[in-house]
Amino acid sequence: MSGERRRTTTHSIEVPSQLTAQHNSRKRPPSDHQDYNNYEETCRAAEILSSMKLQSPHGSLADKCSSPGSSSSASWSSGSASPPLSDDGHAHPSPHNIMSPHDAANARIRTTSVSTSDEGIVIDFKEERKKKSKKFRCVYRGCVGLVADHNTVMRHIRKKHLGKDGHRSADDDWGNEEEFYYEDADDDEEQVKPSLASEPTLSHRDMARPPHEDPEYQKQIVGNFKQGRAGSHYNHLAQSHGRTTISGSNIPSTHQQQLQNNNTSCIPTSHLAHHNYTCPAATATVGSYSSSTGTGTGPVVASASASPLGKHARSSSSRPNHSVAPYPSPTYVQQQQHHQHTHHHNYAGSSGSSNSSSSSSSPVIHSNNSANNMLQQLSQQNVTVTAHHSQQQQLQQQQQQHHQQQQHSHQQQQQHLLSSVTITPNFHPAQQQHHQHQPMRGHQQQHPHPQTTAGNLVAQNNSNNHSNGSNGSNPLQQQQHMAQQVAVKHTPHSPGKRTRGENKKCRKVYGMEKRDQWCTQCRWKKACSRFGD
DNA sequence: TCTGCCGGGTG
DNA sequence: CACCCGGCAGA
Ligand SMILES: [Zn+2]
Repeated sequence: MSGERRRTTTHSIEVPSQLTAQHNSRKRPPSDHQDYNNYEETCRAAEILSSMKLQSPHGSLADKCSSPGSSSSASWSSGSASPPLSDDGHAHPSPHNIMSPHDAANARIRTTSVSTSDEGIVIDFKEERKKKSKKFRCVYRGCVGLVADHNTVMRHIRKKHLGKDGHRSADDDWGNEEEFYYEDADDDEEQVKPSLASEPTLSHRDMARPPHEDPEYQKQIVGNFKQGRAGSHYNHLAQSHGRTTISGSNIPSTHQQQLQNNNTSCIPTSHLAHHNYTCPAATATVGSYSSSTGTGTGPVVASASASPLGKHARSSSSRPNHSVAPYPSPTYVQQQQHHQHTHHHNYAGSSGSSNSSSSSSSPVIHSNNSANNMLQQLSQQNVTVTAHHSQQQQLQQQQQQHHQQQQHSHQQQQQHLLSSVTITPNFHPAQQQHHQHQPMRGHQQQHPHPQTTAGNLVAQNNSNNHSNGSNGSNPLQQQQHMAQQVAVKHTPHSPGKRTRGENKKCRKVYGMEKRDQWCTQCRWKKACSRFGD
């Protein structure tokens, strides 16, 4: 009876690894919804900023956001190629990536991209000029007043457009404010209008972008999304970044550095997903991330990464050392199949038709679900991540966020496209069939988090133990562990046995009928090697 | 009840 | 070893 079973599977180990590799290769396209979100946020920022700085009740930048047709905003949303965020140009020595002529022009003024703060400079510039020139024109909407005196313009603007009477002098803000609305008449007229629109926009873009990378900010934002509000943060950001400018640039530089770092090394994928770094050096990133958070656990990731995961030292060694390789959770494999293959390039359409508010709100809602998920995962990650886990999770997340983004626009096509689904090399036949008749898929998403917790904990324990139990995990546990020497993964309360796996194992995935598709271990009633946890 | 898998058995 | 399976714990 022994030889009778032809082993179709044999190299169950290869499965995960291959899968992994695959993901790596295809996990690339991060730019996607990024720019979409970006657009949204930019608008947000613009709104707020305009209300903050200009403090004028009249629409300015904000207006542009709502009309997809208008120049700057439109180009981002549909362009997708060079959204402010993804181009991250200003983080590098050669910032001029895909700048529009407009940008380039402004770049000139900005001198160094690194120190962002341009506003001040620009304004100063203008100011000087103004004082020299003889005529000033009020460029406020619809107003074409031409005055010969600087003060006059100021007053004019203050009164007529800002609704102020000139007494308010003490406030700097006001002083600056008027400057937005008048221009040197002798000077180039063209500069007049653009200055109103693009200048602030640009600077905001500078400010608006980096926050993405700021972990704290991210957290906040995600959190806020849960509550349905996202904009408020920009206040802080805008403020802290915006005003500093003139000559100081100290404060922002700090931020920027940080941000730039992130920007450079990793490619976060959306405000919801930015946690989800695409960079190869995931560990490093995570580390820094968590360190900034204050949890001391970041480092663990790195150290734990390689060896100590011998947790499977499990007597029978039923589970090979693929510990490092992320197990493909059948769950997410399925999901992937659905979404990833289903759509892909479509998202462009979504942005195209995205009509400011209407579309912007829907994605938010969508994200709520997955955002929740990711949030949880992330928070856990922060605290407990272990190398291989983190990897896995990352993948998952990525996947998730991918559909999340795609979902909203594709739900419709999804169905009929489903038939054309291609699957990952290793699993095709079985999975295709299975995922179709499997009752769970949508609500599956909730699984990962409780399970993950367990998994993480365990993993961490192991790593700690192996590495001398530095952080002072229960001596009790250590002893037990040592005594048993069987590194069976033991949850704090179930020493003997490994906790229930988080993924569905071969058995469940393929079902009894397709038993020959199971991984060997599963067939032998051992710990699954394909969908390990 | 079903799943996942330990522990033990057989060739 | 490779393979199988009884039986238990957890879901
Ligand atoms: Zn298996």
